[in-house]
Amino acid sequence: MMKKILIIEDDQALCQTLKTALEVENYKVLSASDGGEGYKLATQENFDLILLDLKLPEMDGFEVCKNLRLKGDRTPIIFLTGEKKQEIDKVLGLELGGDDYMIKPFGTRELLARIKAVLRRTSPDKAKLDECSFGNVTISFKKQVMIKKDEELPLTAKELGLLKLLITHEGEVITREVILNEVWGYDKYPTTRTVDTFIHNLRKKIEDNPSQPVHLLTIPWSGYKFQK
Amino acid sequence: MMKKILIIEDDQALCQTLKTALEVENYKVLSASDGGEGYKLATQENFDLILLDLKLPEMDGFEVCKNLRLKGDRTPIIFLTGEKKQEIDKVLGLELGGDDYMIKPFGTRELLARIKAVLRRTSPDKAKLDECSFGNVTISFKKQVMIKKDEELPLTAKELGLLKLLITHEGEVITREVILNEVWGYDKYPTTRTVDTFIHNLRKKIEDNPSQPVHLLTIPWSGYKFQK
DNA sequence: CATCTTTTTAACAACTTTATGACAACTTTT
DNA sequence: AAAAGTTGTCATAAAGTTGTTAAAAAGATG
Repeated sequence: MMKKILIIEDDQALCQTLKTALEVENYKVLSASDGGEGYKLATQENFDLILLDLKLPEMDGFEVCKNLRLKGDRTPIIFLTGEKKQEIDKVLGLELGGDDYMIKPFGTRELLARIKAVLRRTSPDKAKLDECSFGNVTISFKKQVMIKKDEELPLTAKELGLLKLLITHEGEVITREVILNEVWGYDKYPTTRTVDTFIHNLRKKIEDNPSQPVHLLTIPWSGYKFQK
Repeated sequence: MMKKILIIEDDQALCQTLKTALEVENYKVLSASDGGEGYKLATQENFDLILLDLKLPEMDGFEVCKNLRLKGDRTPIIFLTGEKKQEIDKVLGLELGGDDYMIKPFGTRELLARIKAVLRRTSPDKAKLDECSFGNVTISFKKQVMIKKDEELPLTAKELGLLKLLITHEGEVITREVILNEVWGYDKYPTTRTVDTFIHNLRKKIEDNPSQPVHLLTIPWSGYKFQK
């Protein structure tokens, strides 16, 4: 499901740049240019994340965050700040409940990575997938094992990550490049063949007949796809 | 579709290395060894990405980027720099509109991965067409299958590409040359007859009566056209 | 620091898709 | 209606990708 992000930032140029970058990444983005307006929007709609500038007209970032938390709103917040340590110490020290912060100027890539990281650890929808059964196996993501004939067999972290990605996109073809980006991360660069090896190992574990897979399917020239 | 990359880099050895590495990966590469020449090229042709060195004769990387952005050019840029944080912070000022950066010396594989990441999030060919129905079939591009009588039948990558091209230009005649360029890429040179074979195979799959096609029509001496 | 596990790479076999060629059927032009 | 060129059809060849295995590299564990 598409994630909703609220940007509260008075620098119009920066705000627009961020908005565009995020929309390209398939987030739904709303924005506000002062604290009051931002606070109002934040209380009206449910966002998955708020990007919050510290220096704002009307109501500054601290205030906005504090007020939201007082209302019991636990939406994750990434603070944007132009200043150095002083301000950051406040963010962290005052226990404002921010989830991360970025010091201006910052790179799009880094911001996107942090957003992804924050969403990953706060977003409910992927956390929901604790278990999944198909064929004669059950994968327990929480326990990091697969269960076959009442026996628990371990799966490695990467195997689990790959499986989770494919399972959460059941029926869809996922390219090796997307797999590398999502499972290995934006800053790791193994070969696409590494993915093949993992698929092979997973098949040995979860398929009844690994050489004629039923669940982990190859789509030649494209990628892989999971089918229950 | 083959992506075009412009390298603006005065170190001839590095430039050549990059060019070779990128060409191996099937990018079309042009290069310039000073800022002025690079800027000129960037404005003359449409690139999918620019690799831009910061230190350049004639016009430095900042200038090139700034001038392009002032002209409204939003081509993604990855900066190449030998300098440290200070410089990078400047580069990454979002106002400057750089999409990423690499600190020299860097690994080819890492650069390739970042290039792919940038292209993936900026490339417009993310055509939104996920599904399409006509006659008694449904094509799912996401799943790479066609659905006929509730059965999923696989389509190959090229078949899907060809179908997508024709479907997105519904009712228009597309020549074999255009098809080859769009689906195969302008560095591949199969015969135009290859296209005919693909049409033939597609007809067998999607037409009720393949020898009297209703959707994939031949326009003699011109090309093919899709009709719902 | 040595050992064990996981991850990554490399090499070659097996496989699927893609490309080509030959001939028949068809369209348009003369 | 015949000629010239185009397209349909099918079998086969070529190209490129993926499966599989084993060993090397990297990372964790004690």
